[in-house]
Amino acid sequence: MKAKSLPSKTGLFPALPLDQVIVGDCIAAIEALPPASVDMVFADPPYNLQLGGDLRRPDDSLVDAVDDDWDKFASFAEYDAFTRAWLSACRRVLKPDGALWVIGSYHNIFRVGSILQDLGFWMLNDIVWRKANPMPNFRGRRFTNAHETLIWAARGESSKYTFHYEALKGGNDDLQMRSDWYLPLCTGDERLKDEAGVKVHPTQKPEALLARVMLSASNPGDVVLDPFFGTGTTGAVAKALGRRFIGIEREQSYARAARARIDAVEPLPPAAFATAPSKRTEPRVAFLSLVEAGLVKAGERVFDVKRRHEALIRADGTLLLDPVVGSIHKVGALAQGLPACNGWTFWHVERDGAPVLLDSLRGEIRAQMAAA
Amino acid sequence: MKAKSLPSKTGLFPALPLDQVIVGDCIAAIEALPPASVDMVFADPPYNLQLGGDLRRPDDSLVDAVDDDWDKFASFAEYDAFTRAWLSACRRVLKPDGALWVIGSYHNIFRVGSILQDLGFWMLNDIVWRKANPMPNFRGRRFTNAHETLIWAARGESSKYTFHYEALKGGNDDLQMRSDWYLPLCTGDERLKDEAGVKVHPTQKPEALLARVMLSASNPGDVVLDPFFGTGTTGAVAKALGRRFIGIEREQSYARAARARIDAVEPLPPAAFATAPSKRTEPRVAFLSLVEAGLVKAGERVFDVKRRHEALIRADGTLLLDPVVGSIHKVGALAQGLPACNGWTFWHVERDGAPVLLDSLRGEIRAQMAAA
DNA sequence: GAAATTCGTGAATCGGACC
DNA sequence: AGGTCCGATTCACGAATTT
Repeated sequence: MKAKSLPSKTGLFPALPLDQVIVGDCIAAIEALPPASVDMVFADPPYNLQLGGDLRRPDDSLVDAVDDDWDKFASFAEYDAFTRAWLSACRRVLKPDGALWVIGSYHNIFRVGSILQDLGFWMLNDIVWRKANPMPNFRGRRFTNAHETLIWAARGESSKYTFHYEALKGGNDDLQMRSDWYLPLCTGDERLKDEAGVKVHPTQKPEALLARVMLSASNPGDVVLDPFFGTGTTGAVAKALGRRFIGIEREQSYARAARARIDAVEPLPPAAFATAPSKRTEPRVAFLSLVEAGLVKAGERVFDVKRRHEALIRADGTLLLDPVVGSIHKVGALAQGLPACNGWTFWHVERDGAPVLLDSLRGEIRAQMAAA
Repeated sequence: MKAKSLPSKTGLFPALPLDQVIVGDCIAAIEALPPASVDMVFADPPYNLQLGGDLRRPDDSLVDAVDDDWDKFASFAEYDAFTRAWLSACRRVLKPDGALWVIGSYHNIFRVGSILQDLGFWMLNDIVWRKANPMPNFRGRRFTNAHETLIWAARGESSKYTFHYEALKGGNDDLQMRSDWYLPLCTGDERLKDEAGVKVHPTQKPEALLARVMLSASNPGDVVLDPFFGTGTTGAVAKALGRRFIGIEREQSYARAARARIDAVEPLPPAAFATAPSKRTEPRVAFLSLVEAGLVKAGERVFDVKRRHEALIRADGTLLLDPVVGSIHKVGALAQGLPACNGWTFWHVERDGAPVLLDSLRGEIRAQMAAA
């Protein structure tokens, strides 16, 4: 990695430590940087998860939770003070036309978003990272927590921020890029592991996510500051895409792993690194979607091709075959006394006096989704 | 529509105005309700949009933006004070095990989320409503704003909130429902229009969204309060799904439209929305009952699916795995060296040469109980 | 060697009835 | 209010292992 520093103009601040990882407290480190010197901030701050006891999977294995010291805060007030401090520091070093990205979950993102508005940042979008493979909800007590939220905000209301509209559109089948992004978690070879095969950092982000951020909202040569550098995904992607980075990380071990990782990155010609395409599998359709779309009605009856079996459609997308309630598949299997059944190709509804297979109604929903 | 009021117990508050639309300021109206009287709140508050000038499409037509007086706030502080007031009022009237849903966009949802955390609400999920057909970003200066965010929060950390996990899973191809929901906007016949064909309300929400909320997190007969009733989507869906509602709306014209709309709603047949029995709600059966009913015999042997472990049934409904005596769960856990075990789904008995799970024998007992 | 099966794991605020 | 114990609960993907 080529380390380079820009000369300081005033002498009050040291030169800009480009393409380097600074080990230390992020607030102090940012305050040591000259004002208006950075084009973009990408921040992945602690989420303040507030976990209770252990969580076990149905197979009784233990979930490896984020219980690191750096994610412990005594109260919302303490977390807010911390958030205000690093966001203020970032705002000072941002150029007038610069912008900030921050990622979080429902535990912290509302605090971060409010404070950033209070500080004068101008919100441009909130972006939803839809996870292709999220961890399930093992106890069945909530919806699967299948996304995280990013906020994209300009330094101020009048900032002339960077946005590569045409590039994003071209990488998205000539459709405008939406605010919901579907990307897999960071796994496999991309996930940093130590000699023992243990993950180096509990929350390493996928490079595709950072790449989409930088490609859409920064220019080659831009300086990207990451105050919570971790194992350096921001640095690795910045180097690959011809951006400069400044990384700040409190933990020596993370910083060391980040440096080694970034050294191994081979820069790409930006044209070669198009926006990561989202996986093109046929979208799964919930039977509930057919109810919601009005293609079938709650209270209506479904039946098999020989009209030997019949069931009632319920408003929640289950079927009732008295007294059993279950999915189209489960109830189809039950009706036939079989261990399994594909409800899409078993059940029909009546349309204009003729039976119509659920599967063909599913096709209509898929056509709508493809058009969107 | 049948309007009904529950009698007030104390006389301090008037009776609960069920299935009615109250015209007036929402905070005053909520404060007139008795405490701990409502099962769920659904709120679609003003978004504080902060639009600048007019917005025009590429063909120079004017976008009909939200510029109503009710969405005007002088500052974040004023919006926060308003938000704190209505959220506090809602929290007072929520039952201890009640929950609140609120929907918003990046303009306001971070303020709302922070404040509800500050007030003691306990966040359960943030839900992303992915719009099938969002309005494009005409200027091409940002990502298409293709989603809105809902927050689902219990009244407090220890609230025993309602969640119909199995129903949602059944309507979703037997997979857990995720936190990202894909639904179309409210358009077509569902969108209320006046005689001139102009939409009555600028932000009418789709009924499918409300239906999914109520089906997942309320029970038939529950009371749902909507402090920003608008044209009454909450009321229409509540009536269809056998819930009760209390609507509060400031604008007489919206309230009038809502009443007419709800009057025209035909409730679904109860079987289409009745809460399906889940394992958690089914009556508890003692293993001793199986012995007493003769479904298993004292002295008979139970074994696991791979016949690696075996134990003896005792007349008192315990198992003997020499030298230990204990419940089917304890002995199952002990046999496997695990901290816990569900004996119902672990142990089998032999019937006609084939292994039969205790859980299926329990099903027979339950069927007998239901028939009796 | 190819295909099928098993195993490991990811930012998680993940009971409740009864005594 | 606190302790005890019943018994309900997982999806996608990649890697490793077996057939």
